[in-house]
Amino acid sequence: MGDKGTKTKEAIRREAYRLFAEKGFKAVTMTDLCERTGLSRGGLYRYYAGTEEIFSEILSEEYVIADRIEKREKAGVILEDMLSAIKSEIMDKELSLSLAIYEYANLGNQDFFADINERAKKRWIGLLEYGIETKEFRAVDTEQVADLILYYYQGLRMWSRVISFEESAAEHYVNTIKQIVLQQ
Amino acid sequence: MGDKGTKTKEAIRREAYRLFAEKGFKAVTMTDLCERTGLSRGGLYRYYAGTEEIFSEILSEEYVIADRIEKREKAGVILEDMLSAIKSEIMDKELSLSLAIYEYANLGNQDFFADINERAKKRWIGLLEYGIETKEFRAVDTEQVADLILYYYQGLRMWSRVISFEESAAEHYVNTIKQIVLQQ
DNA sequence: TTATTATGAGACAACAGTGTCGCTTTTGTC
DNA sequence: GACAAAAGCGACACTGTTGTCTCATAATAA
Repeated sequence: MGDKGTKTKEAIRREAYRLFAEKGFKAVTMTDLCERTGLSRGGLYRYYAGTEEIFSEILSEEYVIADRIEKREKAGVILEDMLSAIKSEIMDKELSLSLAIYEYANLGNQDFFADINERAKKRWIGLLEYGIETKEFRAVDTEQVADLILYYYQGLRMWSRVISFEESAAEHYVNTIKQIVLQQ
Repeated sequence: MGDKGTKTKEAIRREAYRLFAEKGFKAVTMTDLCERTGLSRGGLYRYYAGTEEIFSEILSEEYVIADRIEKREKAGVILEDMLSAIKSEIMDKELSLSLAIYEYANLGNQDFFADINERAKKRWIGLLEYGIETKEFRAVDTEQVADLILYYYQGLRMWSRVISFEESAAEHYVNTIKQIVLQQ
């Protein structure tokens, strides 16, 4: 594939991302994508064999996970960073793939997400343990708190498509976690 | 519609419920329903004009909400009841419409769910205020805790389709809320 | 029993979406 | 400029789904 081809492929993924974010997985058709990209069927199919292929490629771009916790920093600082990143994710509802992801998972791709989830959980547990060790955090049940952080986030993410959030929902999320974790 | 018709209609809804729970909203076709119910197209269309109609009827059956809090009981008792009900809901993943609901909402029916959510939130806030008043609960930020209870639940519900939960996830949910709300 | 209404079957046309194929145009290289 | 490879077009056949319509059968009331 030449230079032009690579750019076209990127453009396809970009448009596809927006479509999936907007409509979910099942509702997006190759024909939709043709319209959005301005390509013909023949042109589009030259790059991707179908929506599943595109979506799975978008996912692997999306989930390049940094598993390792940088232990040179203080746990409290890392927590702040992660929470503020999460907060802005919650607020920009434009680009959330959440609905598409659940549909896609329900089509028989559970394992991928079970894995993602598992790793995210481990990462949080690691951070919590580290913070407890350095006495920055309270001696909470790390698994329990990790569950809270992850699933509460997922719920928020889903509902942000249904309800137009006030900023407060994201605030509440961050506050709840801080209040549970941090020493007062 | 005669007696037989009423029964058939119920049977259709029952099968449809299972299909929606299993496959989400978009993935269910009238043809699927024909197979499941054993009815022909003509027979099925005599009762329902399409999947949207069936789904919206199922929803209105599902969400008959009891908004009122029974103030004669202690808040702590009500909380226990509600949490244990939620816990069993989380565990029986068979019958969860969650995925279908998000798809359906995304098709332009946000308002219905925004309303449901609003009322559920009010109900929780009411309960929390009552408990705080009677000194059974700590003086938490009621809106913040209501958000936690609702969205954390939604997240769990969604992921229960992706991950086969150990009971612990539901336990963590209940424990987190109790620890935040109840006086130690 | 007979007439009437409710229930159900299955054929049908229309449509939306798919994936492919042969052809044209564009791009880049010698 | 000539040529090959890459990129793109749009028609096509096919499949799955929809909603309707006519006819058959079952239930029920006179």
